[in-house]
Amino acid sequence: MKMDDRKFMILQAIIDDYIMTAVPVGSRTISRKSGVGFSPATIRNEMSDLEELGYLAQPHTSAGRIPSAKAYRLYVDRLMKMVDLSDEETGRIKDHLNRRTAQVEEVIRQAAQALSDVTHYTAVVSAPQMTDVTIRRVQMVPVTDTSALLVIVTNAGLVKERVIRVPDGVDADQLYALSNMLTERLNGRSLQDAREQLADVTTDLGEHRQLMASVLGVIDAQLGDDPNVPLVVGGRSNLLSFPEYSDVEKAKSFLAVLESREKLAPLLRNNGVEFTVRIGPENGLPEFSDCSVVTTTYRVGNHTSGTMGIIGPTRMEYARVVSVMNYMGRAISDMLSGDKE
Amino acid sequence: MKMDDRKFMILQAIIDDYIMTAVPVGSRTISRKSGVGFSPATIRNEMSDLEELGYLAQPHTSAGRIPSAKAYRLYVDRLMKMVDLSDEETGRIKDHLNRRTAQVEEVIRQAAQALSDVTHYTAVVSAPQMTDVTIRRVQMVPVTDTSALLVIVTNAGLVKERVIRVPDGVDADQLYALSNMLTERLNGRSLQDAREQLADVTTDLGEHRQLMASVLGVIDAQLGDDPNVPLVVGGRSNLLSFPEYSDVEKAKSFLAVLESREKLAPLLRNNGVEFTVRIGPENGLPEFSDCSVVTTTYRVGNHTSGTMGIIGPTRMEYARVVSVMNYMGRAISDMLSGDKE
DNA sequence: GGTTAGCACTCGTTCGGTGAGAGTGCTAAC
DNA sequence: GTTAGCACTCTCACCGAACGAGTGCTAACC
Repeated sequence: MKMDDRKFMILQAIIDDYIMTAVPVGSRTISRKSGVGFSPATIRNEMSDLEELGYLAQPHTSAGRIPSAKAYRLYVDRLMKMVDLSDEETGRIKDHLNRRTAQVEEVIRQAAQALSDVTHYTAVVSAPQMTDVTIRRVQMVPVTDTSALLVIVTNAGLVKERVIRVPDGVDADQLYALSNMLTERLNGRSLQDAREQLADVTTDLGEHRQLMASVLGVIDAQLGDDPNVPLVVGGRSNLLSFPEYSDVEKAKSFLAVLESREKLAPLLRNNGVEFTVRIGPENGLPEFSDCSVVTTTYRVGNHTSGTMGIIGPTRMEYARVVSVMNYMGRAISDMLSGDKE
Repeated sequence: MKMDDRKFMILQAIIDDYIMTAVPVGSRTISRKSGVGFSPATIRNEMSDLEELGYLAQPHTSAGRIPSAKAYRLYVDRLMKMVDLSDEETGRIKDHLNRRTAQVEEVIRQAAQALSDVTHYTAVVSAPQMTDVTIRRVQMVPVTDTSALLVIVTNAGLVKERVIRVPDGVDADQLYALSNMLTERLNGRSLQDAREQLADVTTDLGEHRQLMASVLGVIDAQLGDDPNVPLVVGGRSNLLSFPEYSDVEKAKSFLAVLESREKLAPLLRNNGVEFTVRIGPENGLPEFSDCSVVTTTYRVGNHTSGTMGIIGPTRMEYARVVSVMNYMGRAISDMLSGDKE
């Protein structure tokens, strides 16, 4: 048996209906739709075929049918049409973003808020990764006798600050001199380069070896696909409005995942691809076996830098979500890259 | 009618039982408890009195009784006994905190995690406020042509960084010179003092007025009981384990509050008092009318600086929570104040 | 007079049964 | 190939009965 146009059409109709209602859809419902010129009986035959092909499933004998993960896959790959965002939607997004802020963290937070607000799903946004950027300046600001704030400024205008330990007896002037030395040597270099360069420098500077090791540690943390990239989550409670989460147990395990950076991070991985859509079991976590995750990347300067994702039920409005993400990806890239070098 | 010792004792027994089970407690249950030498009938008479006094309520005629908010109030004020934490509990807390980190944000996050983990309730911790501290150093690090990172270091070892706009044409050397000038003038001053001092300076420096205004803005934001103090929440999903949240609607509105900084912040206000316990309606939010919130403060250096709170059902284990908070408040104060200055 | 056993009463919960409704699969006719 | 008709299945909502937990009252007891 093979898929033909009519089967595609019926499948699409079923998915569209199920996405909106979350109720198993029966042959009569489809037959009644405008544009479908067939009786329920005919539809039933086709549905039976579609079930055999693995696109539909029946919760129980006398219920309608629901799309399988395979059906959503097909839908996303072939049937889905991009939609235009309404003015109201783009307006809502802009409302969230329009506050002038130079703080990266704040932009990320606003993005998560906007995404969850517009889609009514849950949004996760990762802070920009420092990959593919070059260093522009390194500066240490003394904090206490034994600690300093290490600030690394990159060409993309990103800033990374971290408090590091400083050995006793290194005073402010020395830190400033060291900062200048570091800036001079590392300016224009990528993090990888900087890492190697710094390893060399370290052997030169016997007395400041310990300090340089701290700096190196911070750079390393950035390089190694930093497991601590801040993740901002928005709209945690949104999914609870959907009938699939009327079961508190499910809701709880869903929320528990959102609290765990370790579990959440892999969901956002997308290898720099423009869009990823992971449907149900595809995303690995058993807790998310009836969730789908749509991710996209954003750029800072010319390089892909961070990821954002929408988490919703498998029957999510993929078309709309993809459109929203597309819009948002560009908006954030613009905000973070805007008038910086 | 007046409260007597026996009534207190019975009330305490009822509350203790209800806290553990969440099930309306009947006369027989109390009578069976060791230490209570009365028959169910006697207990019933007393319970009837306690109901008349407003300490107990009956969900329906043939159910047991549940404590009212007034009863919990009495319990917290008079009946509750501090408990000692078990080794296992202090161990769990230490596990969360023992990683050496100099990053304030990270300490706060760990604290929230530890609190929620040990109590099984939801925890909120506010980042340290910069009140009552003096400035030790001010430094601007250039980021792009039009922005710089403003770093303010205080005597308590707290660091505040924020990206500010810089007028075109101010180069790195000038920023450094200005930083030194600012440090010199503001060193040792409180934020209030600094604010005034800076207002004076601004009029002197015509050409850098705009820049100084930005600096002033950052200080102002700290002074005005900053509405943007980061709040870290831990154990969001914990409360969903309790039967009072088996209703998804309730769970949802609860979680929605946790997502709103504006609603959450007032719950943490406690005017520097050592402990606050707000029971049910006392905390103002209708969404939290069957939650209780226990807060305490922590110090950085010698000054109260931040707040942490535990949110749980009204029938929370107040005694244990207060003990945990007490322990944690000191632990965090130590971590944040430790060997600085 | 406080305490308690006994008992009738109330009310929520559980469980089996029933009927309505939705939807299917099959068959036979178009 | 399409469709009307029909028997069949399964869920869900509803109903009433049995059950049990707990109360309030009364009368007896120490």
